[in-house]
Amino acid sequence: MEKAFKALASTPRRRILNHLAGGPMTVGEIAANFDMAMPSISKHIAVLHDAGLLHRQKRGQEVIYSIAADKLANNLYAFLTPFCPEARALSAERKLPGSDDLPAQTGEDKA
Amino acid sequence: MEKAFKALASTPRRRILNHLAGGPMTVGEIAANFDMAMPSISKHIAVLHDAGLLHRQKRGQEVIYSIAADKLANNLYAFLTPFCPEARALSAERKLPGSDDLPAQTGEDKA
DNA sequence: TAGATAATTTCCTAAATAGGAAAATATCTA
DNA sequence: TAGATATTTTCCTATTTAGGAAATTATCTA
Repeated sequence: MEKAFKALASTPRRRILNHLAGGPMTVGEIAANFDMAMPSISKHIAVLHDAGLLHRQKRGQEVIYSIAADKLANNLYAFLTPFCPEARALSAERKLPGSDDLPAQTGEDKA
Repeated sequence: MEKAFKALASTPRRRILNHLAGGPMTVGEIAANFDMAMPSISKHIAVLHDAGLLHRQKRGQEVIYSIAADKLANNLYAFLTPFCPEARALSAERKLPGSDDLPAQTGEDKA
């Protein structure tokens, strides 16, 4: 949770997440949307991944990232629950986009 | 939104919000829950207030803060919407605790 | 009016963060 | 194997942030 909120406290990182809402992308594809050097983007991505907000999948020499929407939503809903109870219901069962765009998580995060 | 996420990226500040979930409190009451000097707490509160996440009401020499749950929830739901569509519905009409605990917002934030 | 109390502001230092350039790692392909 | 390409890591500097002590402001009360 601490890591997730720290990760979200950056405009470029939130923009990366927004780009990934369109589906999984390589680091290069993500970086193409920014006016920032690739190493900087790579480090932002690392922060998001370290917070558990991104899935990583390696294909050849490229690395494909996709959003861990469930983790993202669960963190925010859990945090919101004390302030607006209707968030609690959502913390439970949810159907999210992004999680299904990859070939059914078979441990890509370690590759 | 930028300010809100920056404000939330701090454990002491999220703890302050959690304390305020119990209802409006003075700075001193909030500070009593922390092992941190009052000026530091005061500054954290200022960050939250500047982000629009807290309402301020002055009564005598005390300053009473309460949570702006609608602003908090709206920010997070708006951010979440691209990733989990069900958040969109919540961005609209909502009944939140905290907003009603004060004598019906008559401009206390400027006082 | 002279303290006492509540909160904020100012000033300072230590630590964290962002970003780039250059180097390092992997992997692909001729 | 020798490049070429994709990504990450290392190293550096500039900026931001956190927190405390002391000073300041505002308000209460004897």
